[in-house]
Amino acid sequence: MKIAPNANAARGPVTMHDVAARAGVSRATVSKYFNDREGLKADTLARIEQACRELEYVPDPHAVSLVRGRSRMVGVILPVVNEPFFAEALRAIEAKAKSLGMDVIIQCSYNDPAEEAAALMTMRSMKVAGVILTAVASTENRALLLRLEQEMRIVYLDSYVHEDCNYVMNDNRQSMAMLTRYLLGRGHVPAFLGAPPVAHPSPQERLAGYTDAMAEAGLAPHLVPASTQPSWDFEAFAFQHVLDWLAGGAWKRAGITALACGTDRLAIGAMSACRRFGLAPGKDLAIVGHDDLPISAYLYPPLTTFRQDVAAIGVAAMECLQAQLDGTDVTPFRKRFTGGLVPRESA
Amino acid sequence: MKIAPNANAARGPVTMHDVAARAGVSRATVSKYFNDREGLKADTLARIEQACRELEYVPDPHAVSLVRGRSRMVGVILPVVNEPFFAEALRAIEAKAKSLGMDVIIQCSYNDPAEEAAALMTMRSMKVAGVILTAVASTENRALLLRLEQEMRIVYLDSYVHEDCNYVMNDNRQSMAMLTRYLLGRGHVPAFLGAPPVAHPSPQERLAGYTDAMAEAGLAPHLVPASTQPSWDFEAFAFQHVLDWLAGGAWKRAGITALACGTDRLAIGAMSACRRFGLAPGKDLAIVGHDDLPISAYLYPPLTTFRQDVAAIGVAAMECLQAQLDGTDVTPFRKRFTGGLVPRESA
DNA sequence: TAATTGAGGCCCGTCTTTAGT
DNA sequence: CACTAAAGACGGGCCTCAATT
Repeated sequence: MKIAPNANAARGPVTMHDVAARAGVSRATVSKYFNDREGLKADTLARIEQACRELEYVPDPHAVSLVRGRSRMVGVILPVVNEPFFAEALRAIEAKAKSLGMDVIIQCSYNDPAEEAAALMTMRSMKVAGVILTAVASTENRALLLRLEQEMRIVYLDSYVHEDCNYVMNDNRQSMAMLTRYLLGRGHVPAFLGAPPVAHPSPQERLAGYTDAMAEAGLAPHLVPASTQPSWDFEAFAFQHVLDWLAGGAWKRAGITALACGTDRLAIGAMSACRRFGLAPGKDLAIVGHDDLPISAYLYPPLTTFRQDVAAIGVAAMECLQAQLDGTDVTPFRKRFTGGLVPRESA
Repeated sequence: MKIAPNANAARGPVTMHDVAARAGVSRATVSKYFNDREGLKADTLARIEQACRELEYVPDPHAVSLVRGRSRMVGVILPVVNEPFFAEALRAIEAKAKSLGMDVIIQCSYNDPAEEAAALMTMRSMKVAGVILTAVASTENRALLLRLEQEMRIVYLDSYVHEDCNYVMNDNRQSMAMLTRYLLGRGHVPAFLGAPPVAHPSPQERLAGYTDAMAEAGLAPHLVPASTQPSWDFEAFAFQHVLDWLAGGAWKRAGITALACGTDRLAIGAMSACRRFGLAPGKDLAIVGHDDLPISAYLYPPLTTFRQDVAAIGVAAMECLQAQLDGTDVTPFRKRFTGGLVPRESA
């Protein structure tokens, strides 16, 4: 066997060629070492292993992806990444991906269909092992998504586009109903403030949960009027609308004594608006949030909220991807998570 | 010119071969189209462009990376991603990368040298265009980093490992001194609570800034005693230590009337501890934070803090990478950013 | 001769087929 | 005829160099 010295040896990275030469075997054998070790003599195995260690050899992922037509990367497309929910989901996804030997490539859509489409096409060209996607609220990419689902695995996180897709999310209807019932049970008459339309369908589901619980109690829902302008500045959004709402006075006539907010960030803005209006949040007006941010327990007053298991949701998304990587398991993977109510002083 | 139909045409992705066939040119010409268009007839150009559009062709990034020995990916290694500062930095990096046609691959080190080393080796094998790294506090990987800096571009974000490396960060010493002087100027005698040792050197710099300002005023620094256990639960960390500190009483004897916290999250925990102890934060004890989180303006009391320009820091990191991608510009890129004090009611 | 385009090797692995023992 | 290992054809581009007009 004649293995010419690799021209790159001096300058470039170590290649399989180098390892083969050092171990005194062919590239094919080294390749076997990294894939199916069965049928390799212990002696050969050991020599290759040593050569790899000595040369600090790592297979070139691009070459592997090229020949395999699939990479070990997972594409994650989120509306934003600097939002507590998505940041935590990403953390969980990254951790799980690492444990599966996969790498995460992240893109933000900013809730823009065009950005989402571009990100999806990038992921496709990258031949990712799968995509974890929080779909934008618009239905503009529906057709594209249906097409892409044919050729690559897509898991929807905190969103979905049709009944048969894979999705992983909190049971928002149930959780918001639970919060609302909690308020009702304590003798309150709660109003509801939903998030700006930068997501789908979570906000709608939470609204439905609130409405459900109100209906159970024989009460008509009372919604804080709010703009439909997309915005990620939840605190400002809540502050402004709650202040206007309080000033309007309709809440008083309706006998409202509590405010259920679609997220903790909204609740924080709402509490601030209360104080500005001269009311003591948690006392003059009970307030609950949803999500249980790390800071929520330290607010004044500490925020009653619902803790959704974001990490579990992220991990499940990765597991869904993995489940259908090797095998041809195409069973739709749909998972609803639940969390728990965290009673604190704000309600 | 004879171009056989691509066997993959039916099943696999569209390749350059397909485009060439459709446009009636050779692969080489299509390749030129994507790289150096100079020297291509307008006619040829148009035919290729049309073929690309019709076939929805996108060059396979893995094939390109393989032959070029460099990918268009940027590796980002952060301690965590679900922390406001890093989440926002990542957002800015991702946005800037997108505008440069690059993709972001993210890894978390959890402040663990081993994880950091593994992430770096992954980035190296991926032949990333560059790495944006928030180095762990430990110096364990110093040698590895020095070695890797030889073969790939590394920009340190909110950290650095030696004087000659590229780094981008807030001028923490200056900003914390500014906050401290602000308190002093209002007649306060401030103590200081630093973050747990999960970063370097920001917390140390902030402490130094505090000490500087105190020295200017002829005062001895007064530090809230705190554990050196690494932790990302800043609120709990602050709550516990501030409560103990208040209970200890030394602060009273020292005439302390204010508390400067290394981050807003610490300030939130500190305010909570104050209330638990029976003091009104912002009234009985002035409190300032650092970072200006989106929620900080809506807290009670609204938090006086320092707004660091995280987005600018992230963008600068990407620009540093880009600056030395094509050219062989190896001028060290060191940038200190500054922000502004945001006075609110907590102090 | 200058301006364009084509041919074919190569990057670094994988995988099927063929050759040794 | 078992086992192992080597040979060599790809995969999808880029790039140098030669060919064509």
